[in-house]
Amino acid sequence: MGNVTSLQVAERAGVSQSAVSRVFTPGASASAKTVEKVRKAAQELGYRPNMMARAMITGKSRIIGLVVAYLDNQFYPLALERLSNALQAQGYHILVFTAANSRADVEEVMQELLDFQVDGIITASVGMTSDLTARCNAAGIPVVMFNRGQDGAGVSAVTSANVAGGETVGRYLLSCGHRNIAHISGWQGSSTGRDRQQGFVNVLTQAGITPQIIDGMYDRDTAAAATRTLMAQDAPPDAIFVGNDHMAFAVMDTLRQELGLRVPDDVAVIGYDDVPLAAWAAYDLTTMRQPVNRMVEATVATLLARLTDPTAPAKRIEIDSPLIRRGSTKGPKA
Amino acid sequence: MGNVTSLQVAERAGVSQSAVSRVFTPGASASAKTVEKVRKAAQELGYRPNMMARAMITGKSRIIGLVVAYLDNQFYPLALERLSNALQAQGYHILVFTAANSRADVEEVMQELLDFQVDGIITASVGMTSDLTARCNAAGIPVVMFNRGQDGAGVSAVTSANVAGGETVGRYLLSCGHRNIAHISGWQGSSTGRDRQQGFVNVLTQAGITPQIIDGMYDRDTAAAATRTLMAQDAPPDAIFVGNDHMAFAVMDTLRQELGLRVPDDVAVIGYDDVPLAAWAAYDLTTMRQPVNRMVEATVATLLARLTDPTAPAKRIEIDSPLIRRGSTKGPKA
DNA sequence: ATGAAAGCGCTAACAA
DNA sequence: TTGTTAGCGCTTTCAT
Repeated sequence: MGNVTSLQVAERAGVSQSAVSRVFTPGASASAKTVEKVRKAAQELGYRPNMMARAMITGKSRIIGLVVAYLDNQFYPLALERLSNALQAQGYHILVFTAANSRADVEEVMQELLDFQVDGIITASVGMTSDLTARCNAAGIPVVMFNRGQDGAGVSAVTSANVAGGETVGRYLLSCGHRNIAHISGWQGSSTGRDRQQGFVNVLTQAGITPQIIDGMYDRDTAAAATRTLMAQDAPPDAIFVGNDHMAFAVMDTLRQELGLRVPDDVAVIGYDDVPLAAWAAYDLTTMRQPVNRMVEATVATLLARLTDPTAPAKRIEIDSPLIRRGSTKGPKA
Repeated sequence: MGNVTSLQVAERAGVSQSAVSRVFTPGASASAKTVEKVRKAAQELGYRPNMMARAMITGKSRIIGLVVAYLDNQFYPLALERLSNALQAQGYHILVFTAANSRADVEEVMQELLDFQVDGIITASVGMTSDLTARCNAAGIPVVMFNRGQDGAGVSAVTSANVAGGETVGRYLLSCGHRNIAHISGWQGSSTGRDRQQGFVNVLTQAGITPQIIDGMYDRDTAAAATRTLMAQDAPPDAIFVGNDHMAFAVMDTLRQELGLRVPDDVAVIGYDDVPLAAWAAYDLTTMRQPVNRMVEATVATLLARLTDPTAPAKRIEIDSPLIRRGSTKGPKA
């Protein structure tokens, strides 16, 4: 059991080895009689086709490589879970690679991924160099970036509409009456961080306001430090737009427990992602929702499309994100 | 690039195909001259050995299957990340399978895992049936259960010392002066849930106290409902031991925001796991720390040991867990 | 140390 | 529909 070959099944069933193969190959033809005999013999022997051998011939491993940087931001485990489920439903599985977000690290990991003959690659929160893109394209392996955009073509990317999202946040904060607004931005080395900031600044600039900006690097400690810096000023902001929820929680912790300020009375806070924790009573965070389910669907669909038809062009998909009004800002709640 | 074979490298280097194989096979011998020539040719062609082909021959895929139920409890993504890193350092990679914690689901997933010829399996927060254990053993594939114990032998299991942990919690709560204590337990279908409860009840019983117990099923909503039930009584508890942090956060949310009670002044709360969020100011949760790093190390070590030497016996490892005193209980802080 | 040859378990022409 | 025959890209005897 466990190491039964198709040949053994063939002998027991009294058919050829290829007959066995056909019975287990979707879309191959065999007579009802043969199928019956083979299934029976396979059952008795506990036979299951060897995926590795199949993969070597067909060139399809049914494995998708997932490159992910950090799992401490709740958004990514969630995405991973959904991604895994969606892919599993299609008969694919996820080989997980963790990589710090440095070029060298990503490069090495991608190479390993190619070694494993993965059918496709999803990168979550990780940037691609154009060299890497070229390598994957040359190898004929479709890549979809999840929650990161890319300027140069050749890679598919699924994000939410981050520029528009930043604009929404800007307009909302203005509508709440805030004029002294700060932004603890997402990492400026990431497209998401830059886009959100850009949309936000656009709107404020048009209102004649120049927000103070500090790069929070998607890091709790950095965001906490930024909060201290911001609030230690002569005219501290009365609203802070934080580049993602993960940092926003740190900002709220710092504001409330360390500085003794009230949210939203003294300072309003707004995040980005709408991870489950944002809805929990302890934070009740107003935030831009990134619809994980829809982003996952789009990611899987894009990947499968290119798997089915390798000539399908790389796509760039943006999912709209709604503002979720909660208790960390003063406006009307949703 | 990407589909270069060892034969092409051999031709370019002017050596045999097996020479190329030797150069890329750890522990094979080749002259410095050959190595030099082969490496050069491989470099120029962008050759990398095909892991699938190698796997088929050696019978070793260098892939470890990870079965995980839910990723919304912060403890598991963290474990996944560490596990992935540790395994990656040893040249192994993780194929992730998500499975609801039902027997049928786990069964199916395990079978798929075997199809992929994984070298070993780690199950996180998932139970094993003895039938499944037998199947994996028959296939010669070592299984290590992470954060779940198993009575019958044949599988390795790494947990923290949950019975002792429950006892520690019991003693601590008593030492804080609590006498009316409730327990929202971990799922009683899991060994961890049962063990923690058992240790806890042992200690309280010896002190002549019978705690009220409700199964929280490791679920936020269930835990919140349990909290309401508990506090709606005539003599509500002044301390609640919750089966894991994930539920404890829901308990605190319910207590503070919904019921308007203060923690720990009105009710003390203590959790289990010490996920990062437990240390954040918003919760500041007293909890039993499950040392993820040490548990991961033990898991990887156990797995590798059985991979190296298949005759190595299945091991049951318990890691001690310390009590982390924070603000959700009244005693002295750590 | 190296090359030739034999497979690993399977799928995919090709005949029959 | 079925069996026969080649391989997929590699590791591993076995000679040399």
